[in-house]
Amino acid sequence: MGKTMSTPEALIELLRQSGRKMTPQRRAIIELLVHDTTHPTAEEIYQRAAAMMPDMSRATVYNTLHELVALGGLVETHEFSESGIRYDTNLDPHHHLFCIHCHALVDISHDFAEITLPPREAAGYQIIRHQITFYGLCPTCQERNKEQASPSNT
Amino acid sequence: MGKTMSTPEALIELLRQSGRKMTPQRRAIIELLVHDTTHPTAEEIYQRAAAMMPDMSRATVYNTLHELVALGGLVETHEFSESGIRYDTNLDPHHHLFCIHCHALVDISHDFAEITLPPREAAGYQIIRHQITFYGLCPTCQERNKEQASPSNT
DNA sequence: TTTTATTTTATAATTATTATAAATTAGTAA
DNA sequence: TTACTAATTTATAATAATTATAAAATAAAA
Repeated sequence: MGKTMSTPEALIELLRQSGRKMTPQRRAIIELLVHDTTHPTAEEIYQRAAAMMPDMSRATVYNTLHELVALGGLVETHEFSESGIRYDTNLDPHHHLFCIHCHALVDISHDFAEITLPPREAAGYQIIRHQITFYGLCPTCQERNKEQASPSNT
Repeated sequence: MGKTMSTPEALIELLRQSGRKMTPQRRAIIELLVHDTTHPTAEEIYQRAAAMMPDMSRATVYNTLHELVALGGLVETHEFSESGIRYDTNLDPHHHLFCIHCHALVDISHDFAEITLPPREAAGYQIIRHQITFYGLCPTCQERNKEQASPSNT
């Protein structure tokens, strides 16, 4: 029920325990990841990291992200409406709110009533978890829609 | 509540009404889309179309899919766990069941109890719809998991 | 039919991601 | 501290998915 955000320490510990070395690059990527709630893409993480460490390379960003995801549990990926693969360090079971216009993505930690898939619908699948995505317009995009009133635009 | 699958006729009509021409290529892509419940990717649609019309080009498949999606309502896209962009002609509001191992995707038309996002969680968003995704293992992948018992595999 | 704008095709360009191999470095132990 | 070694990083090339371009083909209307 409480917020269980990944801390930099937890992620660093995860890497250590799997016998990996700690590097300034990995530390920077982890810091960025944990403090960014916008669910950035790999490219966005690379841009922000490169701004601070000029010779950071894309390969390092991709490698580190893959390792963190593969090590399990602490970082996961999401992908909505062709907005690219996005990284998330929110460990709480949580849901999403996605702006169909600007692709902003917000975490929803609200605890909804239990949802169970009736066995006859489950097609023999073993269900592990579920996730609700709300689609809508963020405040900014609602404004923009009002301004260009005519609904018959391309 | 009833099943509202897109028919080829509805999609053809949609193109006609927007002033587009009907071509054998478009007709073939539409037929494939409507009769395929596996939520194929653009590449899969291209492969199947090319098997019947040898000089079908990828550009035509991409163009046609984009048009159908842009014309609204009748075709939509989904994307889960880096399995690529997948096309869907199921018009019913519906949910999904996704195999985390083989990426099979099944539609769930079950009507769940109403889910509403409390305003204080909605961050000013205007909610348009929501979609539940169940993650699990399909029957085939459950079997495969049992066989290779040891859980410490790469 | 003829006409014309749309569509298709083939191809090139772009973008995102992955692979490779040489240079660098973290962690360990002398 | 210094030296050692395997892991990591970097730069670059390769691959895959998608988009752009422009010439050739064609559907729909006259």
